[in-house]
Amino acid sequence: MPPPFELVLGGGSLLVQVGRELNTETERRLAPLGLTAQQAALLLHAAGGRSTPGVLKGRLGTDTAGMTRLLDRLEVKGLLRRVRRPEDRRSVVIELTDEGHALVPRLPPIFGGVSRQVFSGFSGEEIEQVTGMLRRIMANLAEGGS
Amino acid sequence: MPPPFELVLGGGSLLVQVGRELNTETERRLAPLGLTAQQAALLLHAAGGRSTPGVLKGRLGTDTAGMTRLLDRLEVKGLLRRVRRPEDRRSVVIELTDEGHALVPRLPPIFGGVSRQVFSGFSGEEIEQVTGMLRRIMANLAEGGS
DNA sequence: AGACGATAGCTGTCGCGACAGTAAATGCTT
DNA sequence: AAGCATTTACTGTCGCGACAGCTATCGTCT
Repeated sequence: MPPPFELVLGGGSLLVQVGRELNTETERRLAPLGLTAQQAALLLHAAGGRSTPGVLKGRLGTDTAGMTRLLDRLEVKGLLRRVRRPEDRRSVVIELTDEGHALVPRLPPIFGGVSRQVFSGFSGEEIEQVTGMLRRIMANLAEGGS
Repeated sequence: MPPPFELVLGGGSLLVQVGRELNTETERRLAPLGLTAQQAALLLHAAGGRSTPGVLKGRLGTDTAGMTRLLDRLEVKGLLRRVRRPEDRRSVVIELTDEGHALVPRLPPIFGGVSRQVFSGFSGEEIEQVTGMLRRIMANLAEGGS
């Protein structure tokens, strides 16, 4: 099979670049709120309550180091609190402050707007196609082969 | 139309995550050479000769700030040289050193290997489909609308 | 009970992206 | 020819990802 080469050329990779552009566009829209994309995503995921860094790190696709520092920044901003838990003192529960909760309802419209922009001109069927293929690529990457 | 929401949820975005994973996998394979994905891509693009930071930054999808520092790191490693140009003393030409050139032939097999992994199980037609859709998304992002 | 491995979270380091601001050289315009 | 906008590259700052350690706590196992 012919190696479809340019798609993967390091930073030149279309996939990598699209991912970065999407992130940047999201951050431009979030800028008025003083949030980055990761920060906004964390607030959304943690709004339900009872989340821990360990759980959140999976959802945001980062590692424990990244989570720690993401939580640091949001805690400094006064948007959340880390509550040590008596039953297991290794672990921590994330609780949004009132200011944190106040931001949450403003996020879905922003993410929705980005979504509309990204898929402008796509049919519902096409959206499902890309999504499916991206999942397959993700699985291929997770498996590690050659 | 229903907002296809989760695809775009900040760092949780499938697209963003796939891009990051792809980059990471590439870097794992490049690690034995002591190169990052961006560094390898730059070497490949600059190997032809007569490239300037301004041209390269477009190909790598970064900005002038990122380019300057990427070149700094590669220059420190002794893989390239910045040559100021007499006809236009603002501008600079990038020349690979012998060590830089020595690495170049080893890069295509690595990028090819990543490519094979990423598209494992994809037909040629499917690869064209994703590529086309990614280009459309890229264009949507470039246009800025809402 | 005491040792030992596993788990949860934290710190250090490096490379990178985005944004903003700077300096030098060039070219254009009047 | 003098002034001014543009271009090219560089620097500062911040947030983030990945990798490699580290500590404290917990559970288990003998």
